[in-house]
Amino acid sequence: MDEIKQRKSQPLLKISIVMELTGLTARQIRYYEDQKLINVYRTKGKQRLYSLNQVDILLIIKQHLSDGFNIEDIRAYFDSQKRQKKAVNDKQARRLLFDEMMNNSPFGSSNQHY
DNA sequence: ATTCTAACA
DNA sequence: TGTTAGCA
Repeated sequence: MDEIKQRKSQPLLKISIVMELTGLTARQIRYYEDQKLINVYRTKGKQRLYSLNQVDILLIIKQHLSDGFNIEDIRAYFDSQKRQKKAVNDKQARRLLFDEMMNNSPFGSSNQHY
């Protein structure tokens, strides 16, 4: 994973900041966590810390709810989205393996140091 | 001062 | 979902 994705998924923001960023109440933010829409990092003192990616997710949840969807709908939506990403990753993995077998990997075969 | 859990006039 | 009590 590249540095940018790593940083965007870094748990840094306490709930008060997330409240301002999303316009949601602390009650709502914790409730969506309870409903398994997000899994939140906890410090040793049990304090919640959110990543920038999770702020995005919360904004999406907020929008979908205002669009008339319920918690179950959104959970199913995220699940299917997760499946699709996994399918894409598997497809890319198969292609990478295939390329290597055909001695055609993106790393090239002409400059191998052995 | 801020966050957390649990519970409900 | 709001709100509040009692704790960390």
